[in-house]
Amino acid sequence: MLSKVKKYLVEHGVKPSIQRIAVMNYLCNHLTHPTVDEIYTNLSPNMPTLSRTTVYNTLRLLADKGAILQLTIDEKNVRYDARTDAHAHFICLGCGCVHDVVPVQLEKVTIAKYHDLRIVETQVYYKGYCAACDGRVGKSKQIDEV
Amino acid sequence: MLSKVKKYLVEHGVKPSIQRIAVMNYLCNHLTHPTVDEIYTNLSPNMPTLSRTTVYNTLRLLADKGAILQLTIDEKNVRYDARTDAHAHFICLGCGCVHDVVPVQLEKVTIAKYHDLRIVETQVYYKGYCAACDGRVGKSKQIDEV
DNA sequence: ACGCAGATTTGTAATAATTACAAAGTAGTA
DNA sequence: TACTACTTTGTAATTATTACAAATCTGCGT
Repeated sequence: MLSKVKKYLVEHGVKPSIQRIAVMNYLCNHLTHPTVDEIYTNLSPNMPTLSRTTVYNTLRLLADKGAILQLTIDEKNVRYDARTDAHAHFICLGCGCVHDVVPVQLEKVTIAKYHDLRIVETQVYYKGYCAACDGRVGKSKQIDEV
Repeated sequence: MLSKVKKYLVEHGVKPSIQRIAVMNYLCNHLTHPTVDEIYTNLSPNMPTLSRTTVYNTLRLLADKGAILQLTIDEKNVRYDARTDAHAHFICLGCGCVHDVVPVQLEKVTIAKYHDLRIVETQVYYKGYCAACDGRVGKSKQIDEV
């Protein structure tokens, strides 16, 4: 099954080294928008020689080649996503978890066209509280059922 | 004219100290989405005792109270915006400048409603190249006139 | 199989943004 | 004036990320 990942890398102009395959594979199997540290920490046991720097380098390369998305939704750490199709993200201000969400008519945003700006990428970020945290914090549920 | 700023702070539940007024005022007069460092560096000469920590504290407080927006569009630094009405942002991958843009039908995105998520804030970020950088990099202009 | 050239990985050291924290200062009030 | 609570300040610590050079690997021609 790694051959699929390998192929995916090649298709995006990335030479498929062991490390790159491992990182890409990890992202494919964990669509939880992991941070650099999460990725490194989880791969490390099975790849003792893996360097944190390599993970940084690889993620940057993959993002540059369009093989993955780089999310800056979290003020603390950059997060990465193997899903590259049009979708938005939600981050919980309570627990920090990040979820995929499909905003109503994302196309309407994506197609936006501007004067002198050449737009390469569009990100839609929602911030708030997930069900678990909303309950815990005790804040009243959103009322507007629109 | 600082009394306006003062009033604005009070309205947002922020006790208007000299430092807070200065930071808020700076943001109002510089809608260029400055970083913490920019703000500190520019206020410092006129307020020699101002501490960088105070700027950090103040910006966090103002953002928490909803008096300003915190932008995570720039992977490097958090940026701040005194404009709190619905609008999106563009960052140039060449020079790093950040512009306000009004995306087509932002309401369509903002109104989005989700299952178990209580959404508090919505951010739309565009990344690409501004006119100056696009020319300089020599990349071909976007073709799709839609 | 051998050795070379270029790319990749590694580890450490440096940089930069942000936070923790405790001391000093300030404002309002009894 | 004295007290209390809040704010500011400065330094030290923490954390994410980058720079960089040495080590390693890969593919290729011989």
